Amino acid sequence: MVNLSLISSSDVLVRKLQTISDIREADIGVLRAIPVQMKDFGANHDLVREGDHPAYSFVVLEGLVGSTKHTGDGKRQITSFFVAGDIPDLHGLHLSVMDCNFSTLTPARIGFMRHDTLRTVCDQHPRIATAFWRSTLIDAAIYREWVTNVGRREAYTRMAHILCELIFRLRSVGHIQDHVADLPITQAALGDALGLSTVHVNRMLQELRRKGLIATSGSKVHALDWPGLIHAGDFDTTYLHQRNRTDQ
Amino acid sequence: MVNLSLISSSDVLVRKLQTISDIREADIGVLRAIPVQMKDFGANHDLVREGDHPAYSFVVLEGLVGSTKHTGDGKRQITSFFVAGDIPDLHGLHLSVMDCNFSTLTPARIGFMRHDTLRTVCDQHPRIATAFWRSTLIDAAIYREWVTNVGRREAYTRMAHILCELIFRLRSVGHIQDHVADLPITQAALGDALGLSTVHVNRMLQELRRKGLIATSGSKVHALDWPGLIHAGDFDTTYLHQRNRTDQ
DNA sequence: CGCGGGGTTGAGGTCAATCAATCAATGTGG
DNA sequence: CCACATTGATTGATTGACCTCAACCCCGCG
Repeated sequence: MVNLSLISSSDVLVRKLQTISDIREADIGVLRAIPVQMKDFGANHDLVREGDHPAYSFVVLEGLVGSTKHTGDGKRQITSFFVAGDIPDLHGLHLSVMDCNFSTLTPARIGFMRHDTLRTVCDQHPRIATAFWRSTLIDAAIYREWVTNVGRREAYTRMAHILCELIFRLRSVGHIQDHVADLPITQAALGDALGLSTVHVNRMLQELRRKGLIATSGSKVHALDWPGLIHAGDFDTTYLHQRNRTDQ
Repeated sequence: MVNLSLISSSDVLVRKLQTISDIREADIGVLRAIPVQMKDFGANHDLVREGDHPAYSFVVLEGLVGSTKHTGDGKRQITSFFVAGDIPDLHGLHLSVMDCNFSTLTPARIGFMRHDTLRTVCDQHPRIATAFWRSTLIDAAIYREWVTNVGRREAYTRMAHILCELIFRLRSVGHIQDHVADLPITQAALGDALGLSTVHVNRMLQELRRKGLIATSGSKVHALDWPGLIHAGDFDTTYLHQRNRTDQ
C-alpha cells in the first residue's frame, strides 16, 4: 500500500494531467502552487448536489467518486467513475448550476480548489487551460462510451467492460500492483453504474469468476485473464484518450 | 418553412452560442468572419468516423446529426443528437483521434470550419474560447442525461424524454412553429438512440399517441400536451444549461 | 407495376427485474 | 463474551419488460 501522507495532493493531479496532456516544467510549478484544501469522507457522501452553485472544484486524491443522477421515481444512475487525479466537477467552472451530484462510492480523500483561483490559472497559463479543457473532453468521451455500454451491450459484457475501464484507469495512475485492484465498491453501486439490479450484478460477477477472468477476495479484484476480460467486455481504450498506451 | 438560402451559416452559429453564452457585438463579427464550407448530405451519411484525425470541425446548419458508436457485435448506439447551430465534433480541436462517428440522421446541411482557424480564434478571443468550451460542457451534460435515460428509465418514459429534449432544443433555435416539429427521423434511429428495438419504439409512440400527448403526420411531430409530455418523460431542462428559460 | 424502405402487428422467447430468503462479516451494547 | 442489529453478498422462484422473428401494409418511385 502506498503511504499517502508522503504524496502531496499536487503530485496526484500533475501525474494525471501528464497522462492526458503535454505539461511542461513551468506549468508543474504553477499547478503545485494552487492551494488545495484536503478533506476525508466516508462512502456514499454527497460532495456536490444537483442544483448547487459551487465555488470550488475538487480533485480526487484517493478513493472512488461517482457522478450520479436520480430519476423522478428515485432510481439512481451513476454516469461515470472518477479515480485519483481526476477533477470530476471541473465543468462547474463554466456551468454555474450543477446538473448532477458527485458522491463518494468508497471512502475518499478529496482536495478542494477555489474556482476563482482556477480561472486565474487558466487565464494566465493557456497550456494548463487546454489541459483542463482536454480533461473535460475526455470525461465527455467516457460518458459517450457509457451510453453505448448501457444502451447496447448485454449485462455480462457491460459488467466486464466497466471492470476493464476501472482497472485500466487505476493502472494508468499507478494504483494497481500485480493486476490486483482494491475496489471497495458495493454491488449495488455497480448496478447503479450499469443500469442493472444488485442481484443481476452478483450473477454476472459469478459468471466472470466461473470463466476464470477475474477473482475476488474482500474488496480486491484480480484480473486473472486481462486479454480475456478485454475481449469479454468489448473494450477498446481509444475513448480514454491516453497519451501513450504502451502498458496495455 | 424558413427559407434557408436567406440565412447565413454564421447566423445559425451565433444564435446558438447566444442561447448558451454571453456573446458581445465584437465577438459576433469575429464569428461571422470564420470561413465556412457548406455541403449538403442525405440521411445516414457518416461525416466523421471513429479513428479519424479530422482537420475540420463542423456546424449543423439544417437537419439532425447524431454521435454514434458501434459495439463489437455490430449494434449501433446514438449517444446524442445535434440540431441546427450545434458543433458536434468541437472536441476534435483537442482530442486528435475520434472515438465516435458523426452521422446525419436526416438530410442535413453542414458547415465545415478548419481547426487551425478555430484555434486562432480561441487564442485571440477568450470569450469565444469560453463559449466553445461551454458548448462542449453542455454536450457532456447531455451525455450524462442520456446515460440516465437509457440506464434507469423504462421505455415509455425514455421515449417521451427524448422527444421533450428534441422539441425543446429545436424550439430554442427557432425551428418550431405551433408546437409542431419536423423530424424526418426513422423509428430505427430512435431505437438506436434509446437502446430499444424498432418494434418497441413503434409501440411506445403508439402509447404516447393513445394518451393524447403527441400526434404525428408524416414526419411532423405535434406535441399536443406539452406539460403532459414533460411529465411523462420525467424531463427537467436544467441539464441543457440554457441562459434564459422563459419560454418553456 | 413491381420494388424497397419504413411503419405496424402478432406470437413466442429471453434477459433481467422483483420478491423473499438466507448467509457472512462486522459492529455494538449489555 | 455473547445477543442483537446492520450491511452486503448470495440464492431460488416468479414475473415482466422488451426482443426476435415473421408477416403484412402503405406509399413513393423507377
